[in-house]
Amino acid sequence: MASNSHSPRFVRWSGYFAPTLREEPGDAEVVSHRLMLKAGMIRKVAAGIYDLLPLGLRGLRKVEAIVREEMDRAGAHEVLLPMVTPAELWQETGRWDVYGKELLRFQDRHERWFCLGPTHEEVITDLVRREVRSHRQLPITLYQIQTKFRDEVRPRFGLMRGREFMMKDAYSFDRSDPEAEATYGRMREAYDRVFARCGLRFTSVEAATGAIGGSFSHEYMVLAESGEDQTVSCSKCGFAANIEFAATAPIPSGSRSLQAASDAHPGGRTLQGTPDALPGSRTLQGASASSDAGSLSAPRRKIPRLPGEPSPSPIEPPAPCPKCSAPLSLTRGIEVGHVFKLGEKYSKAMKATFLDAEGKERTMVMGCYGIGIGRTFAAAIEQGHDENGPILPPSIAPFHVLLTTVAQDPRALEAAESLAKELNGAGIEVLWDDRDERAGVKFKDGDLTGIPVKIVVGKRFIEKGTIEIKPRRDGAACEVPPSAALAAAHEFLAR
RNA sequence: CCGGGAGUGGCGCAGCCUGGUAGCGCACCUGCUUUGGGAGCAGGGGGUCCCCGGUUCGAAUCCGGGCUCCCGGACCA
Repeated sequence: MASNSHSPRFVRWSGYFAPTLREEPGDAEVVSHRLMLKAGMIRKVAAGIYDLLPLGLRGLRKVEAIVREEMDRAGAHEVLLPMVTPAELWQETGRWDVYGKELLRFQDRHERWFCLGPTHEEVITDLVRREVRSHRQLPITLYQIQTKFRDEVRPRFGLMRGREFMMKDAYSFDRSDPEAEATYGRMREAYDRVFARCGLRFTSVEAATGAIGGSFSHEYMVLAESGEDQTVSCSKCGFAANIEFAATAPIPSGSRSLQAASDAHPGGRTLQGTPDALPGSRTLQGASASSDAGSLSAPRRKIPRLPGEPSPSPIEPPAPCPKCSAPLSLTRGIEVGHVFKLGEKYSKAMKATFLDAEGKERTMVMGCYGIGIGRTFAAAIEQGHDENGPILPPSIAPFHVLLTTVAQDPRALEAAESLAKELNGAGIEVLWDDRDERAGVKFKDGDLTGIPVKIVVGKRFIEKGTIEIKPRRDGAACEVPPSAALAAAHEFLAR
């Protein structure tokens, strides 16, 4: 499990800042939004703009840490680019005029135009073109984890679709097309690892790229009923695609186009095709579809049909899989990640070139790769919750163990504290609810944290010297002496 | 941006139609009782009723304009 060395690993609830709500928040429909408000993880500041409170921030930091580790493992290097970016860079690629109102623009005191960065192709390309001259400095992949701003017409669903949001965006620069595709493949493997480590059931699907010709992309979807996107998937061969893409993909000739579309993209192999390297017991369903890091907070893309093509009808399960003819199933998903092969779109416009071994000037081949950090955390709640609150995977829960003392008896408190310290020494992060509250209040609040393992020190400890330990997910408690708690906690966390 | 809904103590809401002392639950403070799934009783504090203007003896309530927020949709290279 990933943990941040800079966040406290043992926190007492008394004195902590986790203002839970007793009543249902009035203006939240979606589960993750409602529960995050109720748990005191977030508070709204304006439409699509939120405060992240300690519990919520810890969750996001966990996701962030996993993303960072996997990016580093894939050979990418972390940078931090400015959030405020000058108009000139955007004018170079024409996006200053094209982007529209989503790009929040403003002037500084000298009346120079700037915007809040919604994505950073221009900024990163500017950096790289100035510093990279030789083929010997390539390939290189840079990434950052940063707050982005997109002035969405209608933000909604809390962290799932905000205007300000935390995003990891990576950009690769390669010397050739094949090299760029290899990088793309490595990024896809990193993405598979990230979402698997986050404990999510997900799928990746192919997408057509619309206006950006010659390129391709994949989007990563967390499977959840509340998802805005629909995908079709085949449980037999692992094929998967965004339903809109599946229904509208161009048909080269006879065969219904899914297969052709899928095969046409080198990055499009399914996870079953890359059985290596993925830890954990995730349920993956395949590979599928969409656009650059820029579209992360903008799911649902309509892919234009070719002229003269018959009007497509959506693929309704149980349609046969275009690859293996097994029945397709329909799932809903939340787009949490996007990888996109950009080609030369930005490098050409901004003259990001290098000299190859023959001394010839060539244009860099780019890719970009986004992950919505907050959205991933919210998606985990969409996927894991019950009527009492979130049920989070250990890897991204704000703490690993919630220790609740129900009796304010000095012996119980003492036992709890030494237990907390023992767990802590073993690398387990503990939130100890030491508040002088009624048991009911503590249990209700405790469930709202989403922490996967619960330990109760109370009446039975006073009577029999035992404590209760149980997983948040299914309430089956076991009663053990405190000396057995560490082993039990490890066991539950490993499930 | 189109359509629908809503702004009233910190939170959730009623009151508005039919103008006349601003209410309820939760939270908060005090006391007593209680103590394993959001306790009970008693007492208490807390309000520019979103804003501006109009009608009226009198506006939370009626009228006009504006702002903000939520939901559905469109949009989201």
